[in-house]
Amino acid sequence: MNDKFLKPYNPQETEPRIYKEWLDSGFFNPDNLPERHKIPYTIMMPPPNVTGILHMGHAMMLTVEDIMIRYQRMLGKKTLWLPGTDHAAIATQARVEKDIYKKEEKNRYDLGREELLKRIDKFAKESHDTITSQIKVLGASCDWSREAFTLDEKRNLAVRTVFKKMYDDGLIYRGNRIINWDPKGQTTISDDEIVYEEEKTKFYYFKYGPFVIGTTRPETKFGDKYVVMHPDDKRYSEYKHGQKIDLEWINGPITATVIKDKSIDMEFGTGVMTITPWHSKEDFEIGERHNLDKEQIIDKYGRLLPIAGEFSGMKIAEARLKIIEKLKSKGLLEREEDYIHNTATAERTGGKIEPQIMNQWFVAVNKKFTLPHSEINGISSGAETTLKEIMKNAVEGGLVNIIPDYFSKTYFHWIENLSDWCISRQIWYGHRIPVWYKGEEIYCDIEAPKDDGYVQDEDTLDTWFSSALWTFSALGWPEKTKDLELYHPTDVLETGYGIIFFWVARMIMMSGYNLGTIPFKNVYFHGTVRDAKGRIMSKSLGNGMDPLEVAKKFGMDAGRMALIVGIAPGTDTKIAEDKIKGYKNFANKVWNIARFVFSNTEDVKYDPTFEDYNISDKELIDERRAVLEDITGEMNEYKIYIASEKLYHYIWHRFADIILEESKKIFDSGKPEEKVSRKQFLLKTFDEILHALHPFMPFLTEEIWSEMPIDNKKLLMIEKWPI
RNA sequence: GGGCGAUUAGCUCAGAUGGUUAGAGCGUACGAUUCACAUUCGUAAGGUCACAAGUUCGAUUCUUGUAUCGCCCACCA
Repeated sequence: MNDKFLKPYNPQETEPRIYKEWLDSGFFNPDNLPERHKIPYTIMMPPPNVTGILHMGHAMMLTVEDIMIRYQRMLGKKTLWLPGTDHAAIATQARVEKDIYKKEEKNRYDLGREELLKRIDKFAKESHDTITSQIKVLGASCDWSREAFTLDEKRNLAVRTVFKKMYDDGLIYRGNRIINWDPKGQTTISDDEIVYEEEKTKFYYFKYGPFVIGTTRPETKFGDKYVVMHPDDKRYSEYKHGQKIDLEWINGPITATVIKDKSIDMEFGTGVMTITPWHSKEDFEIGERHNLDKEQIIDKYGRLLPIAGEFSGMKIAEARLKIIEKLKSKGLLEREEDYIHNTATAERTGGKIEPQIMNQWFVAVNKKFTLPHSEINGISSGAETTLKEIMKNAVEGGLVNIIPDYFSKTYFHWIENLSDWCISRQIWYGHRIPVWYKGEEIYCDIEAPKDDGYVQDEDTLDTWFSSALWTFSALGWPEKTKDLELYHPTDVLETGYGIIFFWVARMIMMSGYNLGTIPFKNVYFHGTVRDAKGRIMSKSLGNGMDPLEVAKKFGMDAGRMALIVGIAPGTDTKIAEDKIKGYKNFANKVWNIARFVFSNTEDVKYDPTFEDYNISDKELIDERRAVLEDITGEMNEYKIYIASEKLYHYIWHRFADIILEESKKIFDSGKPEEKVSRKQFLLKTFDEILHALHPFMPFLTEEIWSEMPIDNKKLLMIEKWPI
């Protein structure tokens, strides 16, 4: 027995050494796996954003995926786990801009596009290096030779190719539509990037000719020359649709037009409202229905335009108070009430969203097009379909299996309410839109036009556009690569349920559209990792836990176990140091089992094919097989949270507590045959335990197994799973 | 406002396609031990499985409703 077993297990020394052995072996790359590994099994790593460092949520994700991959590798699959990072356009740019402003008090316009991009690239590179080294500490057995970045050249080609194809199919279009404008970030954002915050404000009632209208936003009311009510509202039946009414308003007399529209809620306020189609989605839609004029009131910096007369140039907050004052002095303010409502803010910058009508690029989700090749249920090759239908059918037909199942309900609910996706962003870091203009002419192609005089669109694409291509772009598409043929569709997408819409749905959409296939067969949602008090870990709370610290203090194997045992998919979990410490003790327990087994079996030669067991050992073998079969079943159903717990229990409370204790008596006073039988049994059982435990605690098991008295052995990571 | 989920031992959570004593980890109490164990082992206490009604021979598990909590979505001016 190696003397190192006389000391407690030392993960800090072991883990980096073992990771290097794995890397040197080349077995993370499926091309280098032995002959028996034939059937492909693929996981694309959800690329972490290059905005900083990994947190415990990433650690959980990587652990779950590593367990799946290691398990499948041991089963004999040709396993590819492809790592990468995400440029995360708006998040990264916002982060770097903030840093620059703090240090130099300069904004992006002071620096200019080129200089800002240079600085972001540098930051992204550093962040990437930190992240990849963290992934290695976690023990991730991913194929570094295939690493990809969502903003590298190959991925950029994929993005341009898709854009061009969708443009030609009429699925990407440019239009003046109402979008979410973030005055702080100076960009549009998609509906999904909005977070609602509760706001206490005032609800004002103003006299508007013969009506009383309610509003929370007096500063938008300058252009309001339409007064809208429900056609069935008896209180206002004397007013006819299209009727003109002269009335006194903020800056003098105006002529208002009566509009009857069924979208009006008769119960709310006075049942009458004026509309501002340029700055409200609902008003915009009413305006579209009745073909009404639209006027811009607020500019993109949140200041009032000349239409506001004496209030022109003022910021919203300032103007609001002054306008109320004026209306009050004119006797037009009837009353005001306290009001609580949700206000839209930008997820990344916290800016207050100001709806605006702008010329932007959109993906049409309800537009029909012909899908030349389809493997998706309910859509035949060459049939007409829509992007929405692709998303719906892929899951409805059971091609994409969502774990846990109840998230498919959330998914369908979202799809039903889905509208076109605004993909253009007025930021500089990201994939530039492959469209060029010359006068009125618009040119869209993969490459820039050769003729002079074309100017490229200034905007970049929503970061999720490139993420949506990830399963196939990272395998080399649009090139027809061997990898693409072999590894797509992938087997599992493992990610947080928080990005089901942002990412999961859009991957299904893009894979369906571009390849006619699903991007993955299973979606496994992990929950959110929270602190011991159930709070989300965040920088501002200072309650974050650094995976590197965990590795240093307890060993990563212990950290991994703490992140998966007993944690059902889709369920949030609280993690405290006590739990990790428990699995550190477990690692040491396994280490000591090794010490006991090895030191008590030195006088026999381990024979894995030994069969001459006595009756009681045979019974134990049956039991062992039953346990391992049970665990295998759970693993095949992606129930790693149960499999790991059962294994833990068998190792500690069955094998160590009962079987080893009993063995002491046998070694002390048993018959010679009994001793041999038991020694072979212990070696064989421990051997299988190390195999089964390997996906969960890879470092520890690899280290111990290297001391197993077996001839010509390689690495545990490519050994056969015991069942 | 719409949707989804949760409510099981002091704490954190599993679980049962309905059927004898409902589980784990941590914690607690008592005892043993340095004989593989930066310890570990044994024993014990502790639960009308949120509440109510229904289906059933039988429900904590299925159905409906109620309450509380959480999450997601949403244009009520």
